Amino acid sequence: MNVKDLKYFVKLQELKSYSDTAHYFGVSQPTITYAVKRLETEYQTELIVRKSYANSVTLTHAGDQILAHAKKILREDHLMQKDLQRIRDSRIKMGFPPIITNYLVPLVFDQLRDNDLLSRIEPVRSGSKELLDKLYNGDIDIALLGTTRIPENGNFDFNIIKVHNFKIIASSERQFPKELKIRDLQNEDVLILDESSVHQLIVNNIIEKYNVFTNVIYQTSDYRLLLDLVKRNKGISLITETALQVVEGIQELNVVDETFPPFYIMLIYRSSLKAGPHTQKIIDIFSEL
Amino acid sequence: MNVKDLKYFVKLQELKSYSDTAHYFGVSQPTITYAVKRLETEYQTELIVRKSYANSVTLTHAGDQILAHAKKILREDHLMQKDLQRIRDSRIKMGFPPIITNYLVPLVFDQLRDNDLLSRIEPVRSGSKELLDKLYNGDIDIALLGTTRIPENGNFDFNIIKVHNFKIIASSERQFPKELKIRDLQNEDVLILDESSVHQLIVNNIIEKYNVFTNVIYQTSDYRLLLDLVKRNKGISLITETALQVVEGIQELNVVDETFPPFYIMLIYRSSLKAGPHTQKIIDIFSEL
DNA sequence: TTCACCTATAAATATTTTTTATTAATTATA
DNA sequence: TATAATTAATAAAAAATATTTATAGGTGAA
Repeated sequence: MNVKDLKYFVKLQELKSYSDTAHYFGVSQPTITYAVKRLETEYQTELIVRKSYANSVTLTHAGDQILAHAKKILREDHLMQKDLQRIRDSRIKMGFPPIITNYLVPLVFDQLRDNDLLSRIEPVRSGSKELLDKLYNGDIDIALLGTTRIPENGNFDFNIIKVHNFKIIASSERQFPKELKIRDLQNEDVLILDESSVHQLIVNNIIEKYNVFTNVIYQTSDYRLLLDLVKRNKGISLITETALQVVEGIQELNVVDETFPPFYIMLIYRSSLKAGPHTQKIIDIFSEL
Repeated sequence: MNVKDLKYFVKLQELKSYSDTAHYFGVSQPTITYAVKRLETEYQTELIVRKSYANSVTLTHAGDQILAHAKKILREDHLMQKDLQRIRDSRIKMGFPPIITNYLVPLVFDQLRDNDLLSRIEPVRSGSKELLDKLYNGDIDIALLGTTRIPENGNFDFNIIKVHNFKIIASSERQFPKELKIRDLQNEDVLILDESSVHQLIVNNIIEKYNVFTNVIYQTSDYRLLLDLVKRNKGISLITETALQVVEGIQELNVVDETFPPFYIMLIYRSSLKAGPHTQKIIDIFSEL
């Protein structure tokens, strides 16, 4: 069975036209007809309901089932191509989300340099969500990732490097009681990281749960800008302690009536990844932290 | 790219011999050589390290990566064949684990009969673990399943039908205090269901945690026999309430210092399953419980 | 009804895969 | 250590498979 036939079939189902599908692949129209026929012969079932004719490519139950499997096979085929292209070019594409990167990279810099890995890594800087997409699509080999939910869908393997906590922060200029409750912050202006990060999700949870944090006055994807604004007392914010390593002029508020989910800092990769020696070394270095 | 080449390649890696692989598939030896060459040409990399020669088929990193993807593709291909064979023969193979079956089937029997589904279902009776394997391997379409852990690996979809609890049971002949602790049962003889079920896992957990239930004197896979033995005061046991629907002569013990995980009764199927009308009706009937 | 457009089929052609036959390399063994 | 047996690679031929060209026949729109 040829993967090409599955490609034809999936596209045919999408375009609902033999001619268009043929044109899409730059082949003649009967090629598509025969490809479907081959599949039908191989599986001894009709895959397409042949009724009126024009632009009415409807799948049978069997066709529908083939389609589902075909898409999975084509995805795997696509991943294989991507992986092999990078192996061929001896490139290692690695995802670096901003906060985590600034926290972790100083800790492993020397080791990466001494093992001659710095030059081998092609960094892809992006938010955790986009990186997870890129990883899923085979666009990168491996990524650092910050998340509150451990991925459990079988597509990924990961090594948890650190478990951090979320903190509510405010400018040091402000005075707050030693212990306070979420509701005490009801009227504060709030600054948050934008949708590409998990932070917003957590802020959204808190907003839903306590009906507070309602006046989000500014969103940014730049956490350093966010910290600077908090420092200048433009508002309070919620952020991982990961981001607070060497920051002056900011205080952590001691909120006693709410616990936030843990923030997992992990190295994540497709479970089908076969790490080469360099990739393996990178994994080892980060995992030893 | 032809799936056949991947089959050759995976087998070659397994047998470490071109000739044996060729013999395995009933083709001539150069067929295998050329298949590997095709893959190497397609991916522009060496896949096999050609050193000394005889019986030393070692994969390169690229070969190793291809192997991982190839296995996934072949698995999907296999599932596709299995699924289509059953669609062709309009067979619906459904897994029925004993306890759950005896609890659920009476509740849906009339509906299944009235929708002419009883005759269409080919039942496969087995323990939950085996059924999950069979499901994974494409040997059945769908299964009833009792489990304490919700499957989260992306291979399966499921509908939770009921959530039951585990009970410690003893013969009605015995006298127990209204409330008791696990340790009070330290010296009791214990009867358990065997490894094909989740029950043993839970019993094992309790044994580990409390260092009790040590004298398991008998194991069986037949829960009715187990209940009968408990009734005849041969020992105590741990079992889902699912199994206790119409049982006389058995009491539930009120253990206050331990809570057991919930017992999920679900209908489970591969996420790639495209249900035909009959399968869909079955899913609907069970899901409405 | 005619025209434009679509899919199916047949036959020819092109491409790909497999085989046969052979070579060169390596191990086993006598 | 020579020789036989076994292994994988290659070349050329054959077989099998996929694609194209040409065409027919069916359908909906004008």
